[in-house]
Amino acid sequence: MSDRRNERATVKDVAARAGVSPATVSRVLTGDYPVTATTRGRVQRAIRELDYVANAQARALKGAGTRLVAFVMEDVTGPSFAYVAKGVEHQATAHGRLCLICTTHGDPARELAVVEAMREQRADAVILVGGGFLNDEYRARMIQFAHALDKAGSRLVLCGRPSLGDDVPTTVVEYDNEGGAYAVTSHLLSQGHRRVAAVGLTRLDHTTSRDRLRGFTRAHEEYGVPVDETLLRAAAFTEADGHAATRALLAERADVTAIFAATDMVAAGAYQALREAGRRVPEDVSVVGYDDIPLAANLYPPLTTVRVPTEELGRTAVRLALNPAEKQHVVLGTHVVVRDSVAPVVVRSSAGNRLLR
Amino acid sequence: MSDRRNERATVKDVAARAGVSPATVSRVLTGDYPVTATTRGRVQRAIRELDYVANAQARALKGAGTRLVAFVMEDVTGPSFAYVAKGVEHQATAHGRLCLICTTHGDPARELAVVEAMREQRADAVILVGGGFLNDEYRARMIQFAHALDKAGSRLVLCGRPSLGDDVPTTVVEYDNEGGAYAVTSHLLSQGHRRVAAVGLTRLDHTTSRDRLRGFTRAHEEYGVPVDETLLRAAAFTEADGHAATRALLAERADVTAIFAATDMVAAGAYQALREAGRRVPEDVSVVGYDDIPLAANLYPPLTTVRVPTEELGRTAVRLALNPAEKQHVVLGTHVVVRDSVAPVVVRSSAGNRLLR
DNA sequence: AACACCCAAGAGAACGTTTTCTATCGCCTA
DNA sequence: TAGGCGATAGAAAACGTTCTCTTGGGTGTT
Repeated sequence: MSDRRNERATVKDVAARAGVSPATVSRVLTGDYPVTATTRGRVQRAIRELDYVANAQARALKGAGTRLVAFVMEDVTGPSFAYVAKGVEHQATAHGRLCLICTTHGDPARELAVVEAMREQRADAVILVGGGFLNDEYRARMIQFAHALDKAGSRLVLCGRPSLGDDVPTTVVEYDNEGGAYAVTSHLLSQGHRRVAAVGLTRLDHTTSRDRLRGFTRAHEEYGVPVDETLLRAAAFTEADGHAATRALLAERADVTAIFAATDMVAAGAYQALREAGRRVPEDVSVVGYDDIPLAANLYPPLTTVRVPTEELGRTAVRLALNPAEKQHVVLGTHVVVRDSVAPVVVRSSAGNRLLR
Repeated sequence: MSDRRNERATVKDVAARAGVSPATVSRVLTGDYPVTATTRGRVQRAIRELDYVANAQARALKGAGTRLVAFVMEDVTGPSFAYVAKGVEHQATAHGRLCLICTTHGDPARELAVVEAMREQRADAVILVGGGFLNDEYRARMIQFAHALDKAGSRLVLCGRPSLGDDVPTTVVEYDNEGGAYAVTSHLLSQGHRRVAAVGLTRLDHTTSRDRLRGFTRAHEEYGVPVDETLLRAAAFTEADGHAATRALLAERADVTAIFAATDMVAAGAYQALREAGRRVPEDVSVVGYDDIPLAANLYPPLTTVRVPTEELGRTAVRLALNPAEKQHVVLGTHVVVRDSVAPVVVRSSAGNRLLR
């Protein structure tokens, strides 16, 4: 192993070696000031010889230097976060920013720590990604964060969740959560389904869950189909929960013909439960998901789901936060991706299978 | 929208308000020096009243302040990167470091830019994650990066790829790539398979591909089964390529009984091609993958694959890089995860199906 | 040939901390 | 009671840049 404790050359050293002043070295470095070709050459040679590398901290202190964009979420391994991260990272580097990544695990103490750290770092944007909670305490905390960051010159960006109110200094980039749920539920209803279960949409304290349920309900209203409360099953947004909830559902209500899974992961669990119960998708039960994560296309049968423009969400978040002139609240569209997990409903009679409607 | 251009309070402001010197404020902040309770109280009140937040850049300039760990890969959306990232992020925050994320897209220019940026930032560790290329030019570049970072006081960490040589100042955290491939291939051979295709292992210029092929070959040698070159099919590590390569394979060699996919994503593509060809998994063709990404368990049938300890890879990378006293080269273990995609080979005869061996 | 002008380079302050060095006060001990 | 010492606080330097201000010298104009 080599030394690691290495005296790094400074502008002063370079200047001494090149026989010029530190100011000239700085000017060669930034290139925003005329310097004679010969002087520039001498300086550049000295830089090369000393393997000089600028100190970003010192630069930042003077107001120049690379700025930061922070990407904050509960857990890095959420299936769609990688795509938001990709959008954030691309846009951030396009703007010459470095991209920090922080996780909170939903722990308020860590959230606070992250926000404080970002205030100290003077991050340009702090992008909170994923749905938010709906209780007052959480909301108050977020509003406080927004103001705290604003005062420190940073911008809080809500990415994938609704606004906290017009008077809160935030940038909001959400997607049409309710609309997607409406569309995909309508898709099911249009295929004749009348007993549609919703798995994982009972968490009314969470924006994602709430908005998807709203779309689910609105579609039912529009079709004049009453929502059967007993078909609303609780489940966290995980495969395991989707599996368990669907199994329980099938045991109690063998008559469901379609399942709206709150997320594609939940849908994956539902697939599993259906398989175990010997019910085919989509012949016996249709299934739809939400998010359109890569997994969706790889399930068998490929899952009909709602596409969320994750990467664009990330890109937009950075772009808006860095361009205060732009409108600071946008809603990106969602759309149904039709694959093979939905079929028209059939009703089994003693005379055999017959298409309904 | 609010102002965003905000005069931030400095230690000097806090000191003035509290009626003390800047030095005292600093001491209250860091807490490493005795300060009277009453003075401390006054300072803390001033801090609160002014909503003072320290300037991380200025701190860093003085040698104190938060340090950085950088996480560098070609593309954020690689399916296992999120887990490595999780490990890196956890360990980094455990050590009080912030975590930068950078992508290169395999572009040498961007690689260089990232390394330069990290040198300027004086990142403690620069973690290169994913397999590496085997051509001389790439290798030389990496060696140069290692030395450049070393000279700037940063540590280059190779995460998931072999060492560049003992004289190169790097930390290496790899996993037993060859051993996993050997084990899973042996698993197939032990089930009687004798015509095993390898999809995606022809890239001999890539460490991941090369090492997995080595394990594949070694298992064949051990079983006395010659490797049939025509069963080695080229494919990038993507589902699309896995799909195309498998389709071509099946068209030419209908007699394969098992497929070793270079990665789980490739296996997903293989599943698709097999389904299209009307071949069942595992009854007609057994399939194994590599990586054990979450998708693997959700494929149907669930995929037998090789578990790579991704999260631990990330954790270890940070831990070693930050503790120079530890051994700077570790190889983490891999193991086969048996699911339902492998069955004993059967040979179809005119008399019907009969178990071979 | 004299003057104004512009271009290149240097001197030095400034950024916001931390930290060393110094000073003051009160208290303990001889 | 004097001298020394520990505890607390302040003054000022330092970290490595950038940037403003200043200066010197060469060139063009009349």
